Amino acid sequence: MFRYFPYLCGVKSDVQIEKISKALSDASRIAILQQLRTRDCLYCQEVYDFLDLTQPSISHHLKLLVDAGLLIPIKEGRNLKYKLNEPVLNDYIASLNGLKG
Amino acid sequence: MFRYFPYLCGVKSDVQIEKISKALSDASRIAILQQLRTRDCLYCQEVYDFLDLTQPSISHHLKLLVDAGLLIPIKEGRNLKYKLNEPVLNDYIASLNGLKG
DNA sequence: GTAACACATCGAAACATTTGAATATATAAA
DNA sequence: TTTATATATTCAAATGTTTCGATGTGTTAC
Repeated sequence: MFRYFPYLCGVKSDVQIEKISKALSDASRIAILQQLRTRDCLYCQEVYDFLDLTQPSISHHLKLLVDAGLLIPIKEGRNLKYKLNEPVLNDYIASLNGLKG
Repeated sequence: MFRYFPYLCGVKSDVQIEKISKALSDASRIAILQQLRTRDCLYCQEVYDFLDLTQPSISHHLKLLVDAGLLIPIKEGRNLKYKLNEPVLNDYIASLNGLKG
């Protein structure tokens, strides 16, 4: 599909690649995603345990991941948990595969 | 393999993901890679045609892509051409797939 | 209600990235 | 060997990102 509409690929797709790449270009945020590799969901609180950052910083990183679409936030009372948004990650991977012509 | 050595995965791999993601997190650099989607190699000179940037800026972006391992520079006399480094892109894609647990 | 907890937002400092003018280097052409 | 061309490097300005203290908002517990 990308093959036949390279102009579309070069517009919508680039924005996605850029935004998601930016979300992935930080060690703390990758660490968050790594945690979700073995767990189905991750509580905001738990992130404090493995990231040596203050609460506002962690909130900031989680926001970037959510804004990029990589994480789905789920509110549970006054807590917040996150799930990996696999379709978005898959789309990103597909876009990267599209770079291979 | 990542499954059984998550600590390794969380060290070497993260650095790669971070560096390559950073290289991919800019519209100009994605545009460069997009050009290579339909062409086997791309001359440095040609980048001036589709990027509205000065020569030093383009040189800077190409350097980041080469440093990340995504582009292979090939010197031809006083010209320079670039090829996509598919194995590196594939490794990056594999790391991302590894995030899916 | 009010106190405690979880998370978000604001504002500012520190740091990193992007950009281009000026200049340097390296190669080819004359 | 001088001259022109292609790319790299340096430096500084502009911009963007990361971080944290302080504070705000929303939710549960008492």
